[in-house]
Amino acid sequence: MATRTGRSQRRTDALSRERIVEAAVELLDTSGESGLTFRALTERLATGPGAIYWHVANKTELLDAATDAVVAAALAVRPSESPGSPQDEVRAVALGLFEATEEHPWLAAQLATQLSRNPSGTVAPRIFESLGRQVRALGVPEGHWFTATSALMHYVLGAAGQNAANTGSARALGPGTGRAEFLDAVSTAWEGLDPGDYPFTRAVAGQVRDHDDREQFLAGIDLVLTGITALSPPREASPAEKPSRRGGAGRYPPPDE
Amino acid sequence: MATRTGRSQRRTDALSRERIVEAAVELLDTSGESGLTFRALTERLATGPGAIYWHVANKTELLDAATDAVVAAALAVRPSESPGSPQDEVRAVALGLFEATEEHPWLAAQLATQLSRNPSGTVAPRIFESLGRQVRALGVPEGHWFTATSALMHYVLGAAGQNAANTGSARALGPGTGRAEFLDAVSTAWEGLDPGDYPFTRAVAGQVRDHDDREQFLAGIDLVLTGITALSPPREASPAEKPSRRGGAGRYPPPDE
DNA sequence: ACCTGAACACCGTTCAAGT
DNA sequence: ACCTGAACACCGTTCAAGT
Repeated sequence: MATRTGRSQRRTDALSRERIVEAAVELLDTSGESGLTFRALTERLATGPGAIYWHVANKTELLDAATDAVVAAALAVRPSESPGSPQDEVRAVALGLFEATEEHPWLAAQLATQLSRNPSGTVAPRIFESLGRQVRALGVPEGHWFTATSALMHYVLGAAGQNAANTGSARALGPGTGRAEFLDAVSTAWEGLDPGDYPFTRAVAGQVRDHDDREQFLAGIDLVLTGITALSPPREASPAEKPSRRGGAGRYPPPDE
Repeated sequence: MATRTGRSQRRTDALSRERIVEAAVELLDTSGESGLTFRALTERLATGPGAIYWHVANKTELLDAATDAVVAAALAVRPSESPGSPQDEVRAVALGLFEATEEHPWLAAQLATQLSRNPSGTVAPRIFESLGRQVRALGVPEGHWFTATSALMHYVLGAAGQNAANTGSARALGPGTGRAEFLDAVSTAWEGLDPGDYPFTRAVAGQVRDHDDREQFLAGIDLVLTGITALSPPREASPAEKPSRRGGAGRYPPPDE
């Protein structure tokens, strides 16, 4: 029972912060956040804890580095290939993050904790920049850049979090058991809610069962994009119909600083 | 040094799950997630760990209960007073959650983790139901209920998470130090980013400094609401301008199950 | 039924000592 | 400069024993 488990052979190449972060991501992917311990890490890297602490200050920094690495990889997929419309670019960036949370179910919760720990870190600007460039390209007036980009980022983070939740739970149901079974379970659970307290949720339970996560996510993106486009001055479209929305007077002030 | 610390006098009333959850929330509020330990809990409640385990299965369940209690309280603020428009109701619900994450900075990250652990739990349906009823009231066609409500919920969760991040960090800067100092720090940090890598973020750094979180949050809500309203069949508004968006053919399929 | 509190396994972190 | 590994403080959880 004391034989080598996993790949704990003998280490040939030297230790490095990079290799440690890489191993941390692998551990997180395979056994979740509780699976990332210094014991498991030392075993996998065939060292002692002191060696790891030489390259990394503590576990928090290690988690942050793992999160940052995964986010950076997700945003770097397309160097500068596709020329598509700004809308398509937004969808591509968003989908990249969405798929990253699918591959790494621990990512979403970790993003939330990391942002609350260190919001001036590198991961928030990374996402913000990728989305913001497209907002600018959409022709949104500068006074609304921050609002529009924030809204996009918030939607993406929220939706990615929810998706990670579903992916993780679907896996927890057992290997091989697919998303279909999981969605079926949620749908059934929602159908079983109290009719007095949850009429709407019950009414919608059926749509849960056979929706496609990705389609759903992109539909939400389009919804936000529609709202963002409405921030732009009307080009040649219908100038009417706008004042029907409630008191838009002081809500979106023009940039005047 | 062995004198009673805090309120560890003698317990008069009996222990209960409710009292334990309440104490847990207080500990989380005052000292963050790492402050919630069974030792601190037993001291505050003047018992032993075994007593707590009689009422609560484990720490995970305790965290879930604390999260659920706080979310339920946030959504229950207005029993049925305000008659306002659906839009105003959405803003009220969203603001309730937003303020809850301000009061309880641990909430957002905890929500993410809990949803990923147990998405068929009670907290997701609670939020979903509150928002969904207003979506229905907005006249959104039934086939889009799930998409629209999900988008709202994702935005709210993402934005609340970001806000909790900011609130928490602002507090960490020191008691008394306000949001202004914190925003100034973030703004300065963004202005110091690499001009080649982060042109957009740098350009927007100024808007970070003097934005109002709540205004920003509500502006995002309105943006999503605009997108949602566009899902409704045009009442008497301009029927043109819609086919300009890309392949909307199969994107929002009508309900046909 | 409800509570006590010692005990256990495990975890993050440190540090004197090695090369 | 980089690594080893024993040791420490702390944490979640258990459980025989009490009332």
